[in-house]
Amino acid sequence: MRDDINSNAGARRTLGRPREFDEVDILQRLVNLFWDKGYEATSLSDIVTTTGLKKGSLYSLFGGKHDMYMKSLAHYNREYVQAACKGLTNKASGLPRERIDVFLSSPIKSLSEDNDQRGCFLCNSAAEMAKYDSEVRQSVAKAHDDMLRALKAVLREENTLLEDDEISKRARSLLVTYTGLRILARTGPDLEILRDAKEAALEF
Amino acid sequence: MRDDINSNAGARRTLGRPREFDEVDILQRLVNLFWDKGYEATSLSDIVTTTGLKKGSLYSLFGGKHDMYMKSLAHYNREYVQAACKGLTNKASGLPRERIDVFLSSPIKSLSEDNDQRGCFLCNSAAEMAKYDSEVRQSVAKAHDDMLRALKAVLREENTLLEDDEISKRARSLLVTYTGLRILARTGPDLEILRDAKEAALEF
DNA sequence: TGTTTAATTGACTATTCGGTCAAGAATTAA
DNA sequence: TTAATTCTTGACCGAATAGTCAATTAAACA
Repeated sequence: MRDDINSNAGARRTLGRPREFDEVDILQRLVNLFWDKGYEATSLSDIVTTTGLKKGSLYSLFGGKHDMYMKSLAHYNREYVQAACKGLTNKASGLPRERIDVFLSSPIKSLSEDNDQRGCFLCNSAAEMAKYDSEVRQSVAKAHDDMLRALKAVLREENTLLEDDEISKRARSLLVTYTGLRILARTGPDLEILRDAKEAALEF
Repeated sequence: MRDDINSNAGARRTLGRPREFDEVDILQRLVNLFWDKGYEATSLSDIVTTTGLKKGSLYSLFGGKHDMYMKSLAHYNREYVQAACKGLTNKASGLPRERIDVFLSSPIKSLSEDNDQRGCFLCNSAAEMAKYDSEVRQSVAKAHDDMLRALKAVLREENTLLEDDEISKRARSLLVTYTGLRILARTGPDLEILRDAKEAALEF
């Protein structure tokens, strides 16, 4: 397995035949696949089809299906989860309360605007894999930590008088609500259910 | 041979060789399997092992793996979801607020007292199956309807002055929180996260 | 006593699964 | 040019998958 997936793709720096694909593009396709269908329901032949790579290339790149999944999850956390955290903590994005609203609205927005019923790869991974896969469990726990940290920061920014315990409690509550919204999104629910739940979660 | 639950209590009611198993017992074992591991990760050989039945018996009884899953989900909804709904609406179980507390505490109780990290079969099914399986989607929607109805009833009982819209909003919010708690339970989280989220959800 | 109906069983099947590997192709370095 | 290195490809593998079926067994019925 190679370890230079994120290496600079500028001038040739390596010996041998050059790759005919962009590693990040392949990783993004893997993310989309696992995000959509989960681990077990995604077969190697699905992966071969949607990446356009042959098994040999895939295995020399990643090592195996499970490695493909773990690297996809890591990529998702790097790209999507970190973006959500930055959206929460970036003061240029609006008032604290508005940023929390955007955060909780993202599950609804994906569903209503993009007709995207995939939910959240992290939440799906928690549901399908975390119980029996300690690597996934660790990755999920780390992402949850990051999200809680961002949520605490924005909640603190909104109210400097609250006790730490209260800040922490509200952050945890928002994480649970976010997860519930993302999971329910996969059932193609009445959008009003999600909108109401979001509104209620913002009443604190 | 196994103990035969069918063999007592007077004359037989059906022709032919009698079953050597209790259908409800088999169904319960299937529920426990799918609840724990989900649909895709549960193999027929898993099912053969934990039910003690051979494939022929299973297929003549259920029709196929997917039918086994659907009947398990229906059984879960009948037994567990209905019990939760009754716990919410049964006035003998305590004050309305207490019953809602019990409802939201059940994910935490399972985890802390029984070390049960399975979450909720309904929630797991929503996460894994609902997006691409319309039968599952329908079954999940029906169960959610039942839960929302029960939640609205107990919320109305608690506060007869609220508008219907507000009642509905709070019910939906509680369903989302419940789902989030049950999914996070599968990650083996810090229990305090779930306890805090539950407490926050009860502050209305 | 058949006969009839239903349950059990294990052998069987075709397909798909994740995974491996050797040979060829494309590049750089000497 | 040649050698070294890396990437690509398709054939191949054993194991596991869901599912089928006919022979056998066990009961009720006439």
